[in-house]
Amino acid sequence: MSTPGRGLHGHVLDTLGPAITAGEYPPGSVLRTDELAQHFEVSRSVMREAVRVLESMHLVESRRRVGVTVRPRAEWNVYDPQVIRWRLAGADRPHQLRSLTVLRSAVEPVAAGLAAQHATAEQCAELTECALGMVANSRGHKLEKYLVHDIAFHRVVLTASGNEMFARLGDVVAEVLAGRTHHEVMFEDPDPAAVTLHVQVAEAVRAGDAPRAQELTRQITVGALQELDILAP
Amino acid sequence: MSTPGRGLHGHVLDTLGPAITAGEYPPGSVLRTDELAQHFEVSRSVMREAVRVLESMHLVESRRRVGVTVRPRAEWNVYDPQVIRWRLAGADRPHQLRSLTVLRSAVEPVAAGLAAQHATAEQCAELTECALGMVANSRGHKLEKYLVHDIAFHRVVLTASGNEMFARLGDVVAEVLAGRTHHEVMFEDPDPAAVTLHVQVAEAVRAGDAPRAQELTRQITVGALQELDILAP
DNA sequence: TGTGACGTATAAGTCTGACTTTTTGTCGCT
DNA sequence: AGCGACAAAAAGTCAGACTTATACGTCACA
Repeated sequence: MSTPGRGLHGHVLDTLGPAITAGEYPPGSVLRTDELAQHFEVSRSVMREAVRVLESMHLVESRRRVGVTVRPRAEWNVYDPQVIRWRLAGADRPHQLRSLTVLRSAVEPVAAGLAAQHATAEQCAELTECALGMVANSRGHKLEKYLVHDIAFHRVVLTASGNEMFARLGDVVAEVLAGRTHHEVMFEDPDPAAVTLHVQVAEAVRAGDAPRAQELTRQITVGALQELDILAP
Repeated sequence: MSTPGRGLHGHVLDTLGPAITAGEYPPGSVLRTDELAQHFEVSRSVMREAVRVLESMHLVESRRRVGVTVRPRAEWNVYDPQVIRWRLAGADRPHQLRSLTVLRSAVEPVAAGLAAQHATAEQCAELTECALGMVANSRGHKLEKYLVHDIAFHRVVLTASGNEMFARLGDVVAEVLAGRTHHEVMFEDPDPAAVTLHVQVAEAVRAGDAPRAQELTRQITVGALQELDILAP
């Protein structure tokens, strides 16, 4: 995904990042640059660059005479796409998936409402195209093709909202949707009601009906929450 | 704020980061590590570490034989607290403030609803304490003291939601509230209606009334949107 | 026994210079 | 015009020496 292992320090990060986010080194653990450099068989300069990156993600803190200490989870930059990927690939994947789905339930309805106000004609066309693609692949175990259109749909909505903060959540939503299809219970064809909702959202956005787009999207996210048993009924 | 200039590479970032996020180097601009190192009067190793950090924020991309190129805004990690601070300190502060306020309007109501379900007794107490502090400083141009309690209030709500993604937005909200008080139109005492809403939110959370907490918080964020003339009435 | 000043060991931080690798642009040949 | 080889440019990597901050232990003194 994205840009894996571009350079030695990238390879180090691909190993150290997942290890830290997986809790392999508990908070407060102390690492030493020199030892890490030896362990990964890279020079200290490369190791230092890797540590700097981890530091910018607030995963670790580097202090003189002490070493590189792992910070508590509460301080991590959990919105960093890299951190999200590492965590989704690790042990607390379920927990991370829940957190992100709740975030979706907050953001996507509002984004859809804004999209109804700001979407360009091109974006509206793209949206209906995605919705049609979902319908076309909603039966007959064509989950992979369905997923592609589902991801594209939500990405367009978030982008069309015109808010850059929302737009940047496109990748996150993509990860969540992909995770749901690939690792969670998703053997059967998708819920027909959900498919219909997506079509209706596309319609509402095209019609410029913000409240309706918001409410319909809210129902979609409620479905996502229920799938993970998050919603207290 | 937070950890300024810890080390030489930190000082470089404090200058380069704001410059890039301010659009001083337009997307596609090419920088060269050696030149930058000379310009900042640091060694190449230090400069390289700084570039690595900028790269992890997706502000720049480093490629062999070409140099360090500035990426388009759409690819920046806009949720990185450091990036947010840089942008808030720079030219597109108003734009950033709007984006973040819209994000708040999506997240905070949902967070308040969850807080009503999950807040501990201690958090409820803290919340009412903050609300009382806001009331106590709502008249007589005690804006600074009011701000402190306002920030604390929203931080507690986000934390009490039990969702780590929401919790990590505490700093962002703090920046937005501080920015509103310090740089925007906020000469007079705060809107009494807003103060009342905060008190009522504290009550609703304590009572475990999620829908009410959510609706009241929605009204607070609507007020914030109106202050920035975002809401189309 | 407690407390403060002092010294020392430690690990990060910094700098320098040489070397390697990848990529791009160009030049010349067909 | 197209293609391949060559050369230059910039990042990437490494090794070693030196600097600096600071946690911790020690020792003297109260």
